[in-house]
Amino acid sequence: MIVSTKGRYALRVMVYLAQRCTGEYIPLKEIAESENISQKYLEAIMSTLSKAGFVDAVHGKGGGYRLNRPTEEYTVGGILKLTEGSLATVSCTSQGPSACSRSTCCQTLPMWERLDKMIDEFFEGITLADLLRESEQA
Amino acid sequence: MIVSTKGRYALRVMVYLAQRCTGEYIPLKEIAESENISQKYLEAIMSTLSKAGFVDAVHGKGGGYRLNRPTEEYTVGGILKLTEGSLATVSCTSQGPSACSRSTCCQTLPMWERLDKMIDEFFEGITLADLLRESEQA
DNA sequence: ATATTACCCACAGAATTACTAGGCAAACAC
DNA sequence: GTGTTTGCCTAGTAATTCTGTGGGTAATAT
Repeated sequence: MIVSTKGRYALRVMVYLAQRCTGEYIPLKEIAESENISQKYLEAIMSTLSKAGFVDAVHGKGGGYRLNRPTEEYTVGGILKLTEGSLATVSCTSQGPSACSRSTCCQTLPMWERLDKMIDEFFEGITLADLLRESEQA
Repeated sequence: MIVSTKGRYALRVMVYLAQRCTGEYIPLKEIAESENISQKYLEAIMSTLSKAGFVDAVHGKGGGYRLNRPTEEYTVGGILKLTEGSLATVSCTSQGPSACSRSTCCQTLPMWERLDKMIDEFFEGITLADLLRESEQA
């Protein structure tokens, strides 16, 4: 498992916000109910997205969250790296380049690095706009 | 993290066995000490590899483990899928195709499936022989 | 018989995941 | 102002997974 609920929920919320992007703010309660996600759990995720400037947040009645850029400018990689912390496939590569003592002679390290790079490019190559398009086709 | 120590240790052990593939059996104790892996922990991993027929095992003095096929016939994917159980990147895809109730309308599911496929092909495309070659170059 | 090996079962501490509880702070309606 | 609606913050917690450990049994060679 490389992506936990945190990252998947974040992605679903961003898609949700993208779909009803009328300029209005959408309260967390509505998102949580529509997407069937624990309200309290979602709070922490939204807080992360908000602090990183991925969404605008407004308090009080009529408040909530909304996107602040066009959907093409959000990459799946950006959202996942923010909420998951890292997308490293093995602990060897997650703590900087040469955290492991075997790194200089490890026969498998180059493979993990190639994998990490491939996954990173995969996620960076997909935007929210792409995800929306995908659902229209169906 | 998609690959835990279990899978990484298994891979390192297989590389180790491949490198001193003289036909002789190599005892677990030697592997564990050389690779600096807990002997007891490695037992369980070797047992998995042995039961799946990836290695031959022989009891008693002069016994131990050895590969039973040419190194080109072992894929990294095979070794990892055996020891890790699954390489699914999200829980959505790990429990069969449509375990998630949202699967029919999920906008992100196709992406996860593409990712899983990409990773599977990556690992299936690398053999033990490839890993050995990689270390010779360095 | 003894030493050397693999094999098997159960347990355990640490870390991570997925939430939950409860209160505080800001914005708006009146 | 008061009250309601919203987001924000800190802490705790049950369940699960990870990374082992301990203790014994079975097979093989000398």
